[in-house]
Amino acid sequence: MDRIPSQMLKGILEGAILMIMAQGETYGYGLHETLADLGFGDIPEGTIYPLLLKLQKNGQIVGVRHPSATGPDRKYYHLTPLGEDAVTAFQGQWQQLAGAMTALITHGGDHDED
Amino acid sequence: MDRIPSQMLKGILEGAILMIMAQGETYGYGLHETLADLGFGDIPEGTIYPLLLKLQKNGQIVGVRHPSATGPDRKYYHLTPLGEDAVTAFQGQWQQLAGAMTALITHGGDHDED
DNA sequence: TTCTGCTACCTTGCAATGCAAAGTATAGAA
DNA sequence: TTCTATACTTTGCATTGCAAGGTAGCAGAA
Repeated sequence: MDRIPSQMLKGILEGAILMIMAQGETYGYGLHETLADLGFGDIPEGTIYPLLLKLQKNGQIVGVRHPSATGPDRKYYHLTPLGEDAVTAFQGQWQQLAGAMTALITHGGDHDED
Repeated sequence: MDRIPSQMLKGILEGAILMIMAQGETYGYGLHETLADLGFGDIPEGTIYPLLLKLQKNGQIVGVRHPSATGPDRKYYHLTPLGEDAVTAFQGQWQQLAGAMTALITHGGDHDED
């Protein structure tokens, strides 16, 4: 599967990760797989971890280390109320963007000429 | 209408503008209005003009000045074959992104854990 | 004429963010 | 041991939206 261009993911990945967390606690390395399953492509760790640190610093998520049965400890993150607000805001913004794009795509064929 | 966050527009505006041009020749100042009509919000000129110069430099669009009946000259741009290829590529990328987001939104709470 | 406002284009420099690259560490298999 | 997969972290760069400021043409009002 082709990767979505990085410039196109800017500002969207952050919201996508918050939405994934809204559906259940997760950890950095696991996000990599979840994002790929959803169709976002192979998002590198150099993208995911700094983003998680930023979200935590912003008070939108909280992380706790837990041991894993199969390897090193995992740092599980879950949303704070602030993070839940961010999810709501992001969903609205996404819908506005998707709506504008739909208008642009749909409109193809029936534009007026002067 | 709220503005879509600038980070969320990165890489999308460029494609959107190419798509608008695929539907008919246009000029910088007019794009401002077209984008607003489509729902992209109030995209400032400091965004639009540098982007047009970049697209022209990349050989994806070509611009020609024409006098306007109501004010200063306008610089009308139209797609080159390279620009048409870019539109096709962008549409595929957008559909992948939109598909991934739809999967994320639809899928509410049913991803697997290990 | 001069002033005001709309149209129309251009440039500089900054802020945000995805990511390549490199490093560290744990656990199990070869 | 060595290798592989898992798991987290950091540094520095490239890209791009945009605020801010500038230039200029045209029309109507004063």
